Amino acid sequence: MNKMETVEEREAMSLHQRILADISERILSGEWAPGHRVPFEYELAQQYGCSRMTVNKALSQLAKAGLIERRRRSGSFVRRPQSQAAVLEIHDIKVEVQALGLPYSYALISRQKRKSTADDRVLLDLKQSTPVLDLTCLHRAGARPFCLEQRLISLTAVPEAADESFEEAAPGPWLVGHVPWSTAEHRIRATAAGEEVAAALEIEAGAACLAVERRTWSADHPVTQVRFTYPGDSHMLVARFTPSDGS
Amino acid sequence: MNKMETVEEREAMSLHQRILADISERILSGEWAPGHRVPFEYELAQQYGCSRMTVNKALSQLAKAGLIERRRRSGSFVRRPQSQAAVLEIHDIKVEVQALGLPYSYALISRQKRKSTADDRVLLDLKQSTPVLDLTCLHRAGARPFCLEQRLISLTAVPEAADESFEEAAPGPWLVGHVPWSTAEHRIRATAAGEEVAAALEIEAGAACLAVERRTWSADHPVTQVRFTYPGDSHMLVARFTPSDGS
DNA sequence: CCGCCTCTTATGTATATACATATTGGCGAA
DNA sequence: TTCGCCAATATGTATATACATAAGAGGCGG
Repeated sequence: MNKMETVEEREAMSLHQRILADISERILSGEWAPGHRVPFEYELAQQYGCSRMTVNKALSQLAKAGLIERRRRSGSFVRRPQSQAAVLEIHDIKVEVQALGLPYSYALISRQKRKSTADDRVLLDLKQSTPVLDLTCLHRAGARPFCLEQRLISLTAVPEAADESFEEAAPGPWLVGHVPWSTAEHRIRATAAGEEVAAALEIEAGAACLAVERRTWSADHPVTQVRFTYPGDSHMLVARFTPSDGS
Repeated sequence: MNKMETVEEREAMSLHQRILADISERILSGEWAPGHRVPFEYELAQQYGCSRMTVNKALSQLAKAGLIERRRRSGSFVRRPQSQAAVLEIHDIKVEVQALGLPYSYALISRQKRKSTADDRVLLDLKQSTPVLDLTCLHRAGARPFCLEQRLISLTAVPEAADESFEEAAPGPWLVGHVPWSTAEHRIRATAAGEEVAAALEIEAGAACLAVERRTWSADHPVTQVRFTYPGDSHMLVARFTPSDGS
């Protein structure tokens, strides 16, 4: 959406960035079609009046971003647009609500400590039966329910969670501060609100809801599984992606 | 999910990769908490017995991946886990259906060429009234409707599209092959099926559906806007993210 | 005590150089 | 003709070096 317009801007950029921008632009504009061979490193070095190392770093970065493919002995080639990927940011709900200019409030609906059931083990990716904490919470924007949170926390991975009441603080931010996470998996789908969910969200049973489920692992151990249910059209996930942003 | 287990694997890695893996691991394991100062470049260089350049490249990469923050004169610091971002891959529908082991079929429901209306201009991010192509298509998995595609294509950006009937080939793959794209924006939400959508998808009006909208630009010019509607629970978007994969 | 200047320090960027490594194309022997 | 080996080539990785730049630390004068 933003391009280098003025000569000044281009001159202000480092050579590295300039090479990167030039080449991405040619690829994205279609001037260099998929399959086209990008000039060799030494050619570009000559062209830009810089060393091969500088060009190498820029091209390596483009390769990492997926715009080009590098083949030893043959050169670098423009790749065809890959499987469309988008960076989806999932924010803290409090921040999300406040960004809408609405007052945020949080309430704990239920809290239960128990040995994991068979269902729990599937959701949390557990192998044995271990203690878990089962929480249900409601996030409000102003007076209206904004999102229902149904969460399981593995007490094996996070024993400190057993001592937290979660009556004041939402488990999400608390966990982020207490457990480093290494992998997260998201599932996003539409569901019809069940009786309980509908009651909590103050909508009609059967209404369309957006469900976002997240599972988190830390160093190969399952930490938590959570399902956020947003009522109907009220919520939307937005993702924006520019391949050259790989920079 | 996968870690370097054996000494052999570590030895096989380049120094660059090894430094990267070592530091990410310490951060992700929590050994270096948010706010912790990573050793200075020259210290790490000494520690690994390599030059500062090599360390510099590794640290720069970690900074780009968002794991650390670099401050001149002060050093590099571990950042707190950021807004959780996930790489969401949106595949070709044909591939998606076939991955489920179901026969895929495609049908064009309507095709209309017209001057863009006010609505079209909002959807497509157009400034003036220009010709657009309005398509509605149905993707089937076996006998059942899988996904309804409602698409606008800017004929200013893609004049060749006017000559395509889109009766055999779906517009998505065709566009990918004909237009390089530079930016895409996705919106994902749950909606209740309207009359027309319900009829096309052979579901009841008001049923919960997952709607994925995508807008695509090429070099600042809007190319296409598309809305995919998936019936109810039948579909799910999955995203997986490991921060150290920023490498 | 505050504001300004300078010095120090750690990172940012770029260079020339060297050697490793994968791949292609050609040459020669079976 | 085909297989196998070698040499040429483009990229991959690392080094030592140099200078730029931003920002904190400390000193100095008003």
